[in-house]
Amino acid sequence: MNGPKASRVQEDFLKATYLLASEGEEATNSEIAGAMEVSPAAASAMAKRLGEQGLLIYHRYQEIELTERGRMIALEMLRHHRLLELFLTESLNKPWELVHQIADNFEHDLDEVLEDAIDTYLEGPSTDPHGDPIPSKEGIMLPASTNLLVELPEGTPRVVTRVLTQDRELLAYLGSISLRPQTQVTILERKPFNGPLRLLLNDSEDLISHEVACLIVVSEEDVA
Amino acid sequence: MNGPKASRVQEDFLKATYLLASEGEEATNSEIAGAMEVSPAAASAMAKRLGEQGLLIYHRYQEIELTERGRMIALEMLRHHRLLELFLTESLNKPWELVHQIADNFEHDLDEVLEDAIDTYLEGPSTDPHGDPIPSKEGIMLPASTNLLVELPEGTPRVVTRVLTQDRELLAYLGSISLRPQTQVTILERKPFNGPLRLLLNDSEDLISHEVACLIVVSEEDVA
DNA sequence: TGCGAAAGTTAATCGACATTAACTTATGTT
DNA sequence: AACATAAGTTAATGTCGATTAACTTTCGCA
Repeated sequence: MNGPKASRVQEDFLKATYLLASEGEEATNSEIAGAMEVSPAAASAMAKRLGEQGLLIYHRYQEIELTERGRMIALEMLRHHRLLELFLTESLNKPWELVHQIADNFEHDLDEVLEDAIDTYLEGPSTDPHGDPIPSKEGIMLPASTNLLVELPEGTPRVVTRVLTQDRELLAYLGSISLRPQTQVTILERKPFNGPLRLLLNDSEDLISHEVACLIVVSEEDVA
Repeated sequence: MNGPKASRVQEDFLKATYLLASEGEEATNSEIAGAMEVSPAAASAMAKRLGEQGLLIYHRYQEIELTERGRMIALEMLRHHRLLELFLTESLNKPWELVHQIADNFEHDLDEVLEDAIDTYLEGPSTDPHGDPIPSKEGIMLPASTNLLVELPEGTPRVVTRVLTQDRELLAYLGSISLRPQTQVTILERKPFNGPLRLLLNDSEDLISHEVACLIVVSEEDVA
């Protein structure tokens, strides 16, 4: 029943497909090819192969959907990835803008014993450094809030819970102004026409663009 | 000058070649093929390619010798490997018989920033959990002693410095009787005809075979 | 010194993953 | 409803790393 074992590239494909679907995007061929930085032709070929292995449902010209088995592999990679990210920031003090790339390299080779050891070391964490939820070993991922900072009324204190980017430069900057999970945030002032926002971050003030505010998820209540 | 960047398989080949040479074995085609668990034909082909890339000196039917560049890559892999092994035992309490395999997977992807972070975390270690020396970043590896336990006279207290095997079962057993680096050892009695040895290990007694005693390196002096 | 076994190489082939180029299907106007 | 364009697929091809089978070289030894 279970094929041999997915290759790295296959695991990447399944993960990319899962992420696109879970972000509300359509898991189309070109989206997946874009996410994997390969040609559409390569993605087509891979979809065909994975379809034959029963890891996804593939009909020419149609959207791709993961099977149960395919989704479990995707979630396992995501779990590895996010556990590694957190381990790297927590245990080795790596800045959060670097851990994504590193975790991408290691996620495929993380055997179960080491995975468990890291999980234990981190005391069964539920989110990674960016606030993204870590799937359980059973493949259950808690739904993440989508309460965006950009929609928060002025003067309402909240806590940052998630940052929706993996852009290195941007993450480095956001880290430098403490715009990251756990930080308390209040909008002091919002300029019109999608103008910048003046924020209170813990105890210091800063300005961010509307665009950046669209990437920040905050808690529903005052305290997370 | 420096080619693109060696692939995993190429890095493995260079590492295997280096290790064979440093163990006094000849770095012949079949030895390398054996170490990499591929056919001799595959090793031949790889030797040819690596020769063209200037990573080793290759003449048909002759022993293989690494160039400066090839040796640096091998040493980098070895450094990665041993740092990872130590990190896994020290930071994540993984038993020493498991870390070799895990490190083999990760050594190729360990980027320099993470390598440095681990090195710093471990305070610039000089040996891995098996007592094997860790090459410096500059590619310098201290020569390891070859003072075998099997040749130690009775009643002479020494310290275990190195264990020359990567066999999982054996390492697990040796660990269980504390026959590992740092442990104090004295031969209480040696049976003739390559018979077993009765040992004092720290404060407990145990018996080991002649064969096993050939794998244990001890310090030159009483205290390491 | 010459022969047979061991070691090494070459050739043919395969599978996985990538590419570009050319073709096909789907889609959204008007 | 027709057609231009976007999206997707197929075909031809290349590279890397592996295999088996057949051939060649080396080397130990009688």
